[in-house]
Amino acid sequence: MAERKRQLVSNELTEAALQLLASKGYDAVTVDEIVAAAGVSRRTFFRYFASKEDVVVQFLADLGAGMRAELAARPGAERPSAALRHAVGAGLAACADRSDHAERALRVVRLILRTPALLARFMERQAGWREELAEELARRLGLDAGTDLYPRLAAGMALSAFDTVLRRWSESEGTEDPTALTDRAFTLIAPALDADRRADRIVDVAGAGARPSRPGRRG
Amino acid sequence: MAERKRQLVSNELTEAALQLLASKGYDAVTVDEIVAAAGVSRRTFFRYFASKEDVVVQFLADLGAGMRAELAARPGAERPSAALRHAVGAGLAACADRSDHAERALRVVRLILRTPALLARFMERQAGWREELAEELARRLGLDAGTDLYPRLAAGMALSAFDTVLRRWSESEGTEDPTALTDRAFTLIAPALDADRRADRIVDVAGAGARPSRPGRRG
DNA sequence: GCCTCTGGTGGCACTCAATGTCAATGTGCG
DNA sequence: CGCACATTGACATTGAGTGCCACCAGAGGC
Repeated sequence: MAERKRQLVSNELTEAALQLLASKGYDAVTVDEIVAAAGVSRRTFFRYFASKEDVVVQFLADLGAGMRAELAARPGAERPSAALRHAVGAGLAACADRSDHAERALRVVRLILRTPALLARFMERQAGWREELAEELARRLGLDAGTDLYPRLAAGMALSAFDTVLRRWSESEGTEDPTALTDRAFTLIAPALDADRRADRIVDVAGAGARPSRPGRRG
Repeated sequence: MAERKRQLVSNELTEAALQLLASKGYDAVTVDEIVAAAGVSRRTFFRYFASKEDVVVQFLADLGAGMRAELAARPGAERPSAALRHAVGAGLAACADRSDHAERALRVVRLILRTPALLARFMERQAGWREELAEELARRLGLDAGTDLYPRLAAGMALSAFDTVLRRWSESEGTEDPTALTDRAFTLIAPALDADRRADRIVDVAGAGARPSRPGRRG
């Protein structure tokens, strides 16, 4: 029940912060205003959030864990591009569905992308996600993340897709469909994700005459 | 000659800051210590650098501009993977050669990668580079960056390679050769950078004549 | 019912980053 | 020499973030 209390205060704080920040802009709002609106003390705010930036970015916090979990849940035989596409799709869906309406999430994303300090923290978090995804990918494929460049690169490509889709979705005011955008993005990067790292990749691509006889990828 | 003075002070400040930060850690050093070591006032510091983070990150500032310039200088007929590889290679070379010895740059990179606040700013800057590279790529290929996903994705992939190489270089204590790592990384992502979008690019990769064998898929 | 232990909270004081303002200083030029 | 211009240093101020301590619940033992 203390647990419920904590969750309640956290929600109250997040609510007040997002409302104020989205309407007045990041720099124009002080922590004092937020805590006044939420009805708690300044000191309590920093017990729930490590920084003023944190209260916004944590709104998208478990996206990384969600993507990794989704990736881990995909069947091992699935091609990397398909597994990563589902993982990224799950992350974006979790983002878009956040808190009742997607319109709310859209405002938060726009706020992040337009505020340098928030963008910095967001990108830092993405870097963390990349390491997680790379680790999971290495595990899936039986690779050594410390030797092979593929896991980090593949995770980086997947997150580039994530970021690109998120930006496009934000710029389009939520008009464009994230799922469709994700599919398009992964269609573009799939050739690199699925190409066999050990051998004749050039031949693979070059051999894409009519029907590419894609050699057995990593299983 | 006021110009010379400015450059002198800037160098003095950067020198003192890098020395202190690298040895004591980011949080353990205050701006007052830096300015005391540099022999200028606290206020002057913030006339040269927008923030305490800036003095470190700006050390790698023109990497982005350099990469874009290198990309713009590559022959237009060159495959995207090759052009981007040279651009990223130029950026990494500029980074490694920074200030006399590469050992100096290595310490700065390690400091950035190990300090969350610096990493955040560095990633933010990379996001800016991505937009620049995407813009230049779109111009090169005659694409609309607002419509086609390729420019941003390709730029993202290239910067993933950049980041991966930088991390590996840092982790290996400068042992591994950045150029070799870059080549390996771009071999992995090239299939996506050079693949389809325009039918004849595949043929280009194959190195054969101009026979668009695959129907151009429009994104 | 009383005591105690515990977890969350509020208030206070403090450090430090970052910005605005203004006087002082130095440099170039007529 | 005196005037214009840029740079600097010395406050003063705001606001983020942290440590510390007193306060106030509820849970459980006596």
